[in-house]
Amino acid sequence: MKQTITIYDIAKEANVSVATVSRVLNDTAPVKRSTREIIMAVIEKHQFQPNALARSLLKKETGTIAMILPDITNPFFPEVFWGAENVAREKGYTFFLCNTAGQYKRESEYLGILREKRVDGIIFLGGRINLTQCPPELSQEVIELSRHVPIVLVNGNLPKSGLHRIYTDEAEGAALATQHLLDLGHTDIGFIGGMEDTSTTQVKIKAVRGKLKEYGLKLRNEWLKPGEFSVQGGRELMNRLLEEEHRPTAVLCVNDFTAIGAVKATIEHGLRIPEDISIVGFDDSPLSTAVIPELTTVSQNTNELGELAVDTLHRIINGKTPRKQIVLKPQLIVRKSTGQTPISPLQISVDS
Amino acid sequence: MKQTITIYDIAKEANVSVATVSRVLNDTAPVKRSTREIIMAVIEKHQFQPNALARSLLKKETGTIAMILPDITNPFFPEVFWGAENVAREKGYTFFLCNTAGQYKRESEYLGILREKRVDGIIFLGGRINLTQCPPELSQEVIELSRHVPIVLVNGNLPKSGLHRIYTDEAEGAALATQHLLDLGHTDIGFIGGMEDTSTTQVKIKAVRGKLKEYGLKLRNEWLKPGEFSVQGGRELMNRLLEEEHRPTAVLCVNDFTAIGAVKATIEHGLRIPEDISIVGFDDSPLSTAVIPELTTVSQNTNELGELAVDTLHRIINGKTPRKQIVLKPQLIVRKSTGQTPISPLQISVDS
DNA sequence: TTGAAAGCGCTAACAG
DNA sequence: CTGTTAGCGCTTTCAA
Repeated sequence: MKQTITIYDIAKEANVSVATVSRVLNDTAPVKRSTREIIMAVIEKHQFQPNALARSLLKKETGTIAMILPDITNPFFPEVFWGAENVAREKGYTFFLCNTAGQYKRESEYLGILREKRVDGIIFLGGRINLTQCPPELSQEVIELSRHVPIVLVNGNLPKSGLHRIYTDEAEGAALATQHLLDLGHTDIGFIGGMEDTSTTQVKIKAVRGKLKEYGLKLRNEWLKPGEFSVQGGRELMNRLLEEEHRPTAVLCVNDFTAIGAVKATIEHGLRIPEDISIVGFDDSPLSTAVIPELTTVSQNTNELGELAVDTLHRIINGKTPRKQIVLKPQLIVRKSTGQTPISPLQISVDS
Repeated sequence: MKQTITIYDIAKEANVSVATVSRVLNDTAPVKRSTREIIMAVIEKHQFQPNALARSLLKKETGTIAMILPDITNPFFPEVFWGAENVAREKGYTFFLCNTAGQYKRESEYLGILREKRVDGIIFLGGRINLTQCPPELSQEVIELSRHVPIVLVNGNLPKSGLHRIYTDEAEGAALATQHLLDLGHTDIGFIGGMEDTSTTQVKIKAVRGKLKEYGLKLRNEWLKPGEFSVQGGRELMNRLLEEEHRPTAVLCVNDFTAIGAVKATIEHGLRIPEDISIVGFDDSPLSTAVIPELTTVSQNTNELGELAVDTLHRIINGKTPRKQIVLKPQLIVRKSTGQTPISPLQISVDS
């Protein structure tokens, strides 16, 4: 690698002091036009790029923020990242991306590294902030760090942490979806997918229960099958659901991945969607229009989650006091995977 | 934010010099056990984390690498990132992720920023390195930068740049896929998707042509429809293809996105897959098993691309001389979207 | 084993 | 308008 040149080299060649070079570099004080031009020429000639490390060391800001997330391979996260990156770039930040594969140990490692690297802020998604019961040490670690660097939690929480949060009202989303099925005449409704110790799963289940209760219905135990968030998971869960003696006429899924798995299982069972069974996803990821039938799902405004997270971070960094919590309203997106109630299999068996 | 504490504070409190603190921090020289313990205690007490900026400034290495890519939302890239990140972490690097939305200007901006931030290496995917004709200024910019920081190109090239490259043999992949269709008895084969000025598209088209030629066949112009890389693009292209007077019995797609679009269009036309039309994707992204029917596709070993890229970078950084080019062999993954030739629509119309 | 001191490359008073 | 100089927080000789 070529030896890198410094502000001193430029100063010497332009016959000025480093201060003056710094001034033209940052446009931080008036410089005589002629000397400025000389300096610019020298800079241009050598393709000089100031060393951001040196500057950051002094300024105590790095123009760098980080996103910690569990699985960049899950399409939900790239969408959030996309939104975040767009506004970050506008504001002059570059992004560290920290993929934790859902391991808390990796989260901790990254937390340490990011602190050392003096990032200006951290956006945290998934993992420990999504647990219904986050172990105190894990929680404490984040809270402690937040005393040194601004942190915002996206779609998650750390009880009593007082950290800034941006999240979708998932309860409302689940309620919306349930209402939709109810409106279509469904009364036999199931729920599948999602790890059980995860708040995103529990919140949805609770909301579904609540909505059903309004109608004097309940979520039967055999029709409640948490598990994972993956396509394969959804498929297996749905298979098990379809092998129950009585089947629901509609099922809500914890996310689009699971819903797609459910669609596959349903079709493999020779059933039609939505004629025999209605299926609802969650997230409105790009996948939801990639399958046949296109998924009825709940939109999370994923990009916006990212945008708002960066925006909030930016405000904190600049000493403002943005809202502690921003909650986004989800939206029901009705597509082709839901329809009117068929004659309930339950009824059939009752009748016969 | 709490005031951050430095190595001086530690030194003072432990009654030693900063040099000694540095020594225990880096285990870079023997330190008497007792003093080490005192120092460790003070460090622990204050949760002290050394400032990586200061260290990097001195050491001329940041433990940071960057990945520049066009669209993190396209599932191919997260897969590469996943592989890359895994080995990067092992080797102690953290990742900047630079999403360029396919804009060359953003690529240039990032190139500048990364140089300023003194990343230890850069992995470049898509965008300008994927053009059949990369404008010299764009190419030059990368080559110039590569004199200051190691760069490896993944699935792309910059003619005469002599840069390190890791890539899949896409020609072979396309040939494999074509052979597969030929073996199933197809002779009427089309190709859709991919921007025309893009090497990934041209390479595949050329390979398909070559393979067909071996069999005395040719790729008809009406059946060659480049365009975009998206689901929607694939759908429109396929629609147009299906409205041709004569239809192919099989179509190759530039990637899985396009293939999924093609599947949708086909089904919307009331045709069955693979009974009426066979469809082949490319990439073997997670999507390919999410659709019905599951896609026959060409696997690119996406994770491995990322792993090898980091590995290569790491070697360069450490003064070794890794291979200039590593080419990965693609693999045909036969699933449900391809089957025996139907009675060719062409034949029908000829017969009748 | 330990400390003193000289930077790494840049910015920001403070003088002039 | 411009130059001098003192750091930012750390590592690394060189001496002791």
